Amino acid sequence: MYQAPRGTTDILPSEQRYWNYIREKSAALCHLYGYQRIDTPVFEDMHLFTRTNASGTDIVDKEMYVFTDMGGQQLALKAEGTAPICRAYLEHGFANSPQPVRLYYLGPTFRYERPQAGRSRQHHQFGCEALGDAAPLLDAEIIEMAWQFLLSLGLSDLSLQLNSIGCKSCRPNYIAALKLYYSDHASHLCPDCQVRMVKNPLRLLDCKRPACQKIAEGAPKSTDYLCADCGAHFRSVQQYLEHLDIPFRVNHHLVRGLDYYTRTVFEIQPTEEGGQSTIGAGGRYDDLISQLGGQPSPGVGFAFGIERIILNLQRQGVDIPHTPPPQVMIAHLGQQGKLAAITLASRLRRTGISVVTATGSKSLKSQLRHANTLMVGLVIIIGTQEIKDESIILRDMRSGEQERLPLEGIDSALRARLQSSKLY
RNA sequence: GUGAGUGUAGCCUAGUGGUUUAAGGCGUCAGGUUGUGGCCCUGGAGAUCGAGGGUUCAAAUCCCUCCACUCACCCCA
Repeated sequence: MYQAPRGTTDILPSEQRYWNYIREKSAALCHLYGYQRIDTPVFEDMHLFTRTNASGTDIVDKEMYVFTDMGGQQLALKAEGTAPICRAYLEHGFANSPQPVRLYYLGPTFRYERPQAGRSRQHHQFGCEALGDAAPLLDAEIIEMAWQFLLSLGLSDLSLQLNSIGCKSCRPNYIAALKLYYSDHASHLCPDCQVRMVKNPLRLLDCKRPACQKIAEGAPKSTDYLCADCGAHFRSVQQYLEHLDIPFRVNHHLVRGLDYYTRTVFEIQPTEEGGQSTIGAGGRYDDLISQLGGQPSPGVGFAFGIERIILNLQRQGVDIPHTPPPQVMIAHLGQQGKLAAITLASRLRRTGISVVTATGSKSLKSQLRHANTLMVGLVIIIGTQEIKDESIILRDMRSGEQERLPLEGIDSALRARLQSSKLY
């Protein structure tokens, strides 16, 4: 037997309501904020990812799905959403549109990782990006959007953490200070942190081990090393968020995994701690587009993991609308009845009523049983008697009442009934 | 990539070497008189006991390998 490849999963009909819910809420949110949808390919030139994330990030070093196509091109499945958006921004000359360009996306992302709850090899991200404008107002807008998105989904008990990691002119000073500090503590660091010292010093700050955390507590803070511009930017972002009543906490240990971030970084997670707890995160990336060979253009954005959102919706018991069943089922008896049923079904569908028909030559009993399990509200019954006098029987499955109605004009009768009883 | 746990029909579970030709519940399908659902009753279908190999007279049950899932680390959304 075949099974879905490791770390991938089928999204079954019974789970689709979560996905519809999130798609609808995200589209509504983006409409409110004036963000337009963009879809980029599931695979890209491999170098799009390797050039924009210096080595040191696992996503590029060991988690990418890389393959060579039959023309010899080195391609990679989309490992991350922002770089492709920036590529599209350059490729389609978005720099010539009014800035900022506000875009959003929702689609699959691929990383070769060891699967566990909230982490799979194919997962889905919803993200927003505001490109071409460095105003701190946009940082605040993006963060507000991220926050409002989760509220609109009905999630609660969330914490928003904020930090600034400076820009290419001030960050080197900070990293030097960090390295200096850590060099005094090197012997007390865990093996992972020993590696981080050389490869990715910022990550020293968010090591989970208690011993390392203790050391991190005394570490220099990035916000103390910001240049004048970065400092002013960070203060503005915080002021805007305060004005907007977005509850945030500055976390000096917050750094992001992707190397292209500058200045603002943020993360949202449930206050209830769990394994893979971060459900959304983002930040500013003012150097990314120039790294791709374009005119320097700033950007800021966020991404949410849809599977992680669903996990939290389920944990918090948020009420998600069920996908509605068909409005009407047509049960039929006899060969003539079957013909009449598919004819009527087709006619009703053309008027916008959703209809399923029974198949085969089943007993009326089993057809009604089926209607019951499908939770269909109305059943039309067509038998030999009904064909004879050109009528149908309409049964309301909630009340159990039924009546004989003329076949003529049945669609308007149905529509009236569907409206009055609010049956799906 | 590292460490630990789990794997019996679509789902949940019983069975931990010998009346097991693997049991029960949910679900599914069909019946309970002639054309009527939800409750109840009866019955049917559905499992090479995750896969492969080994030990044994005998394996779902013990051993090995692989696969998958779960948890933690790592990493990240």
